[in-house]
Amino acid sequence: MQNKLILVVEDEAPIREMVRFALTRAEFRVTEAADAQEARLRMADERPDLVLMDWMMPGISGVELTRELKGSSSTRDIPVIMVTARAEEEDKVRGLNTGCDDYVSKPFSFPELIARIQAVLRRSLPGGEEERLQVNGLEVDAASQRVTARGEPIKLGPTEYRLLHFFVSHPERVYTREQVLDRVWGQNVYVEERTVDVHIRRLRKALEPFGYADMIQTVRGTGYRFSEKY
Amino acid sequence: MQNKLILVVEDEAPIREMVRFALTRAEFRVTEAADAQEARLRMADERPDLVLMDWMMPGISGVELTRELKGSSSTRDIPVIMVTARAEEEDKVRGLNTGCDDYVSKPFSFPELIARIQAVLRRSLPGGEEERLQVNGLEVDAASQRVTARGEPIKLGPTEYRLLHFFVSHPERVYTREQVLDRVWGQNVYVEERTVDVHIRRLRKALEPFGYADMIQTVRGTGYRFSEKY
DNA sequence: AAGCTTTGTCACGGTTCTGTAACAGCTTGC
DNA sequence: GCAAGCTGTTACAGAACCGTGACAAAGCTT
Repeated sequence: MQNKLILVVEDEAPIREMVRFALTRAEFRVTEAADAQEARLRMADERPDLVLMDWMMPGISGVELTRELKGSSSTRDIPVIMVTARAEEEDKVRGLNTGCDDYVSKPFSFPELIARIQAVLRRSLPGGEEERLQVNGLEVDAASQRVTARGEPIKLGPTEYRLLHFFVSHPERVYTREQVLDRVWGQNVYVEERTVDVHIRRLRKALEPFGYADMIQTVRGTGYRFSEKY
Repeated sequence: MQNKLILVVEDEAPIREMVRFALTRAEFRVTEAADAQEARLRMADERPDLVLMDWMMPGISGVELTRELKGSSSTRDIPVIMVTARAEEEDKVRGLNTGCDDYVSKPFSFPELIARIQAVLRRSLPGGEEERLQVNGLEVDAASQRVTARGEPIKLGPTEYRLLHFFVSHPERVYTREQVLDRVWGQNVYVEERTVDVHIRRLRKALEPFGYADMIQTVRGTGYRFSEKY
């Protein structure tokens, strides 16, 4: 396998240099961006496997840029590690609803940085390949992000699509609202648990005309389950 | 849901104490091991939900032990967080292939430790042990939280489900009402002992149409027992 | 800029669940 | 056979839980 490409978003050149040096020595390929604008270009152009994002940047901050990346379906799956100024600030940043995958506090040691990158890459590996899931005539095509019922297209909002995609790929298993939020909304996103209910409702409503609403089952006291046996 | 059990593997007693204190205050249950040998015992005996592993230990190191745990199918799914000291960080990189799920560097802040533990627990839950108990055609599937009798689904309330799950996983043994309350309701819950009777009744009623009611047996003067021989 | 879509939150109401009390029925020991 | 002690069973009120519609803010399209 080819070595992973890491995009380093950091406004201070000396730090970029050091990070590049450390990452290169750990056998990563590195690309750099000094601001949000350049970062967007590199994202679209080179599609890195991971983004190392400094959260303190002039102009658009790393927090905002991360939220932007996690909001776009084309870049949502690329993991982001946020680099924060101090350990104490980490808690603050955590509350900012970025959807980033991990944090590293400055000053960090390079071994720790490398270790975290490896860990994040390892757990985000399984996803990524385009797939085509089909259950009982209900088809979810990841490539085109489309859902069809026996050929007929079903119109879904982005969140409902991801929710359905998650459920279809994890059938016959109960998930709590918290777990659903983690897997569908992202790991560091904080929304009310009951929001899941509302999106479940919207998804059911969209599936209902085709008779698939019952596949999303409520497990009272726990959460929800997707089942093909209905 | 019952509080998570965390195994702290650490050879220095004072540090163990501090960590225990912090974890307990964060409402985790804690068990400890001073070396690899003891850790193996605790793993087998108590099946913790997460292991906090010190990297520097006399004898078998944390890295080796982690590799051992991740190599065994019975313990593979239990997440491991590695604790390293600053001075040892060079070695951290080499420890990457152990497969541990996250890292924390000493000296660490307790809020950070707690945050990382919670993050790891959250994302490792869905892949937890998938349990499928089966007795005489009565099947209890923990993953989907479903009970079936020779394929036919049985509708149970949350408490009845937990009660049945408990009994099915501990057959041929009498439990007093107090013990049942402890294991099924939780340790710090006070309800009348007779409440158990009522739920036993409800469970029996739900199982009765399928002929499984008699598996839950009354042991007069003591409590109840689940038996497959009926 | 207006209009439509999406999203998160809230509040209300209906349904299900739960613990307790009360009474009936059964067992046991005398 | 009888009383005392246990357990089965039912009813019920309060609590917990979930579905649902409405709404405002934000985003996107035209």
